[in-house]
Amino acid sequence: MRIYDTMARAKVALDLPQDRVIRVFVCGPTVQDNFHIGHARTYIFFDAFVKYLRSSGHRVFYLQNITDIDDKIIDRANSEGVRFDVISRRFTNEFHDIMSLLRVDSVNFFAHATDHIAEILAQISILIRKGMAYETEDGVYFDVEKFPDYGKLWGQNPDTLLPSADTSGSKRNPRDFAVWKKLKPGEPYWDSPWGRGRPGWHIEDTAITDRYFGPVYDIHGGGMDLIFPHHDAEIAIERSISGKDRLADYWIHTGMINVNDEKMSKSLKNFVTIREVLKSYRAEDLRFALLNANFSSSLNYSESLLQEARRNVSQISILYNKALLKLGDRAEYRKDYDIIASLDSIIQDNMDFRGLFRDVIRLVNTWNASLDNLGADDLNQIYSLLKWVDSFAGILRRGSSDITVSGTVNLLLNIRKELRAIKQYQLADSIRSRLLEMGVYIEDNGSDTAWWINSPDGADIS
RNA sequence: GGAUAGGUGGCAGAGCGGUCAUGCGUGGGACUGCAGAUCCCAUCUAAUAGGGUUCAACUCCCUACCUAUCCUCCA
Repeated sequence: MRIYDTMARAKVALDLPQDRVIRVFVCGPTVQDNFHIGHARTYIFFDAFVKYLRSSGHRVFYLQNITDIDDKIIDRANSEGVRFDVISRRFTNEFHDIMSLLRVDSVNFFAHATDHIAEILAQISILIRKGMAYETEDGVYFDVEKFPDYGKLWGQNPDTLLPSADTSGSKRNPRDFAVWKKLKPGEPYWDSPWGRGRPGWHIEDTAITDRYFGPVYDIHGGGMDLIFPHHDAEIAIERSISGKDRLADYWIHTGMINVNDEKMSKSLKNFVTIREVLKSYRAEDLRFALLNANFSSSLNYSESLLQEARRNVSQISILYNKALLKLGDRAEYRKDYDIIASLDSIIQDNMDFRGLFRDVIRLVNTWNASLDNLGADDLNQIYSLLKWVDSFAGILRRGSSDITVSGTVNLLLNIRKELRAIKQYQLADSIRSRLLEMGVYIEDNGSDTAWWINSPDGADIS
């Protein structure tokens, strides 16, 4: 498998051992506000990525941090007149709710910064002892000059940088970054050898990854906007402590979501929240839309992007359900079809979900054209392929395998079939519309009727 | 200013030195009690600009221009 690695600035072979657990860390959110499509893009991508690795036989431990102490959280708490943890808890819960709606469920463990203060303090002590960090009247700062590789991930020549805009605090160098911020009145704090205060951002992640993964792990991911300074700062901290030549073997970064060619962000007020989208579209639509692009390219968000995704998701899901209904109890999930191997090779090249989807749609069209002539083996191939894609991409609408529901629906459909046979259409249509109201979507094909839970269009939040 | 990624038809977006993918959209048709779904046909004759290499360039090279991201917090 090959993937674009930020450190190498090229596609590289992703050589992951099969004989041990792969350690993947992806930067989680700062829980300070509602979550938008940009967050969705990154977390959906890594969800699909990790699920794909697992489906191809790797054991993966997927770790994500939650930044639950930070200036913006404190600001918001102050403006609402509540403790900081009221805010962080509220948005942590919201984050988990949203991820669950998006079918992002591959993370093994969420590590909260405030649960790792001891590890953070230990790291700061080492940095000071090694002369890599210094204490001032308002904090402890990492001395960027002492770490020659600072900025290497980002690939910048330090001489060409724009002057740093961050002149806050009493730093020696504007690019030095805080690992400990000393208490200002009214702020939450923890005790430390350098007085009361709270951790800086970058060291939260190194304290967490060091604890669970050690000084070097396999894959570090996150949004493009975190490359500098955040990830370079993590590298500087951890390598200063460990003495190793690297922090992670592979660096994978997702591109930004744009709106009218500008980055979606809080400050530009051009963001669309995930919750808002899920009022008109399903999670599967959003997953398809966001995965349907090179993961490292920026992606322009628009309504038509979602509409197109919904249309494709609908086509794929409908065929899947038809195949499943035709197969009945002959359905058998097998991964040894050639077609799966051939589509697998597309993903193997830089996690090309877009290429995968393109070919899936092509196949769906071909199969649709000959659906009535397909035998059980063909149908099983369709069923298996789409189920396999869904196992990591998460793009199929849910049907129903509930036997009790099945029995009831089939009973109603049989009655309806007889009504249609004697042209009692009014009653037949009434059954159809009542079923639809209950979330059972039905579709007549000649004398047969296909049905499934969830209509092709619709939303996950009402 | 620097680094990175790009500039392809109405939109999204591949590949390839020489037969202009594919999807969405749009138009027409078939099927259907209706709805939905599906199929068939058609549609667009595209490449930021200017040079160069070549028998031949959207595809290679050069130049210019343009866009996005980062260089403060940010997924």
